[in-house]
Amino acid sequence: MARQPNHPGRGGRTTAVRGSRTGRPIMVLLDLLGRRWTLRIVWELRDAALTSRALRAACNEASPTIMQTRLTELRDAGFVELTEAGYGLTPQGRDLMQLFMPLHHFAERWDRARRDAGAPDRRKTLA
Amino acid sequence: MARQPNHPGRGGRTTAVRGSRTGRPIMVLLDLLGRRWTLRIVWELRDAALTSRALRAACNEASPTIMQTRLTELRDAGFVELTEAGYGLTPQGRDLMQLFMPLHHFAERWDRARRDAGAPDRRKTLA
DNA sequence: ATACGTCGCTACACAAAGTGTAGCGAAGGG
DNA sequence: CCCTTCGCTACACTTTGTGTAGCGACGTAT
Repeated sequence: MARQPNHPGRGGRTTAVRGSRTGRPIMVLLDLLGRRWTLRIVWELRDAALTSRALRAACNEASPTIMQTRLTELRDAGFVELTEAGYGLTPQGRDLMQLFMPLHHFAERWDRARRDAGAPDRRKTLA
Repeated sequence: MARQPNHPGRGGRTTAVRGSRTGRPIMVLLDLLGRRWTLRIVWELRDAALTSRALRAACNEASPTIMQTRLTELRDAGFVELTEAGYGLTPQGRDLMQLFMPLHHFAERWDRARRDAGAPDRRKTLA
């Protein structure tokens, strides 16, 4: 692991905010986390560092292009770092992950509710 | 409020999973929440129902096309409903929101850390 | 009743984001 | 030296999101 990367020098702040242009931290965060694969990546790193390729495999073989983009964003955000062991969560990344842990149980409950509610026909009738 | 919608009958399950094809609830959820504007919409509805137009305004005037798409997905998922008062969170949506509340404080802390770390030059040197 | 204003929602041409395949240079191991 | 794996990039293609306009269905007031 830990080969030197070959991109010589960029380090430019690329992570503008896109969706929410207010700059309020919560909006920036919601925007960052609301990009494709971001939540998933953090999730997959929850209890071990992974090599870029292993991570990609864990994420249904998502495009290396987008994986790399997301990883760069997450690194810039300070949630992920590249170490000898591969990509892993920073302490701050682990803090974030803590917040998302309950989501697992929630997802199970949600799925059950969803299943026996069975396509509740969302169309508004209201009458 | 509460005009009858004009789409006569669809109600088809549109919300396939896209990113993660495993079908595991957590993956489905992460995928759903990882679509553009989804987290933001839930966030903006956190303490009051909003009309579609007000919600759109709250979300930086995002495209009505995508707002409608996301709202349909969120309705199908059982997190959002359309009531007399406009779009609001369902009980299940509020449950989800509960999990995201700490994110607010986290975002503030994160922003501070981020600010005085100041673009830590993510490029791997490791040596 | 007819002219507003707003509701939820749709159409459509354009731009941006993500996909998939191939492959790079750099390191390690035989 | 060859072979493998690493992190990462190029590029043509598809999908997703944007921006503007506008629909029909109400309410409300003129």
